[in-house]
Amino acid sequence: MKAQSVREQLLDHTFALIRRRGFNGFSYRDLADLVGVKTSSIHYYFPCKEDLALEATKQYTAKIAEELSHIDPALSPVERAELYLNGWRRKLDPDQICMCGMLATETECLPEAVHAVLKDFFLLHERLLTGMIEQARAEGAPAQPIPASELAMVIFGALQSGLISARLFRSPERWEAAAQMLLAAVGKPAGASASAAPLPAEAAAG
Amino acid sequence: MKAQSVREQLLDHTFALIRRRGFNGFSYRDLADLVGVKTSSIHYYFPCKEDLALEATKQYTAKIAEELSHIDPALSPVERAELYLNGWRRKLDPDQICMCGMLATETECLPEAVHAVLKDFFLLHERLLTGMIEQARAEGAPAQPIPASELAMVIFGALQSGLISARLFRSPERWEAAAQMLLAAVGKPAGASASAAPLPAEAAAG
DNA sequence: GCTAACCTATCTGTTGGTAGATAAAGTGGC
DNA sequence: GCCACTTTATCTACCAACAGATAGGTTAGC
Repeated sequence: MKAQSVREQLLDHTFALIRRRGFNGFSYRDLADLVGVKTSSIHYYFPCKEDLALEATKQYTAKIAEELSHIDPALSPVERAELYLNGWRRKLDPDQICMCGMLATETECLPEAVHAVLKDFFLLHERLLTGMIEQARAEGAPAQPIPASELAMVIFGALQSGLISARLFRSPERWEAAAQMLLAAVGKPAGASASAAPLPAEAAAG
Repeated sequence: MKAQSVREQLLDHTFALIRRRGFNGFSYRDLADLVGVKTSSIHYYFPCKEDLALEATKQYTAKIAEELSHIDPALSPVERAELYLNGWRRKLDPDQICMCGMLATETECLPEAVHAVLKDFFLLHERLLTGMIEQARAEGAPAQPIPASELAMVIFGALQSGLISARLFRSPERWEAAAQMLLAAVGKPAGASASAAPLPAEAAAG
């Protein structure tokens, strides 16, 4: 249990605060109280609030990118989709949503530099999903009516929106529907348990 | 061109402010300046900011519900889907998203009364979409791998998220992907123009 | 003794909200 | 029809709390 530096604590609590209340929904005072320092100490690390937003977005995106990089491309699309969804499931918190999903709605209050990282975050997920879907189709998964890259956008959007509505409705129903959609798109046979039970490769149906 | 009452102007500008910057992103002062009154006049109509949020959410939802009620249930699913999407298309603004989509991300800062209206808004859309998809399937549209009500949730979530990312990316790409998904789900033949060209009924494919 | 990592103290502007004045418009009694 | 009263819709003038930000001091480790 390594002691976290103040800077790390500030960023971690910023993640949580943005995920809960958004960038406009917390103050340096809130953050200072959580970490147990004075607001001036936050200014020492992040001179202005936009600097904090940018650094938080960068680190959050890097953290997720690192997690996603552990999904072995040699696995079958179904296995990769299940690993991918398990990563999300950990974020299915009754009072938090995805930080980048939240910041994306606050675009108009954030500087261009943050926009750029947010776009990277979106593209990172969409590329991964597109790859899974394309491979599944090549291996004989049932055809979907729209191109793989568009389906990837739809599914990623539905997963993001699913987190938001899971909190509103206090039920993961909508997120789970999006997860099912992804599993179907990579050819997972219907009815199988949604949890991460690894399947033998080549599960595509005709 | 009937003169709008101050109260109506306050609500209209509140719509725009929330859609742009969110509930936490504007002040009574911003709103007062837009309408050309003093902040105390806003307090006369809406004693506290939560009252304003609640009334705005109610009116916004009622307005959309009224628009949706004009979609004739006697029309084919494809025609209804196209009318539905045209309503959304009018909201595809480069700096505004759906007000309820925005407020849903700010759940944690809003009172229960607002949550209830937001849920109604979601359910309103989902019910309409479920109806279209179910009817299309009954009429022979190609089967989708998940139940109609879940597909409706996915599509609605993707449309909402599509507005958010359309603003971030300055491109409607992601929203259009969700729209295509809906048209495919109601059996519209691929390749046809997406704009509101009315089609003869019974366009379902086998 | 220099520097990193805090602190205290303070600043200016903004926030949502309140109190009370005012002017105009309606309402009712006679 | 006129006067007294009430309601509506606005204003001016405040307030305490909070916002992000700054200046400059203290302390501890290298």
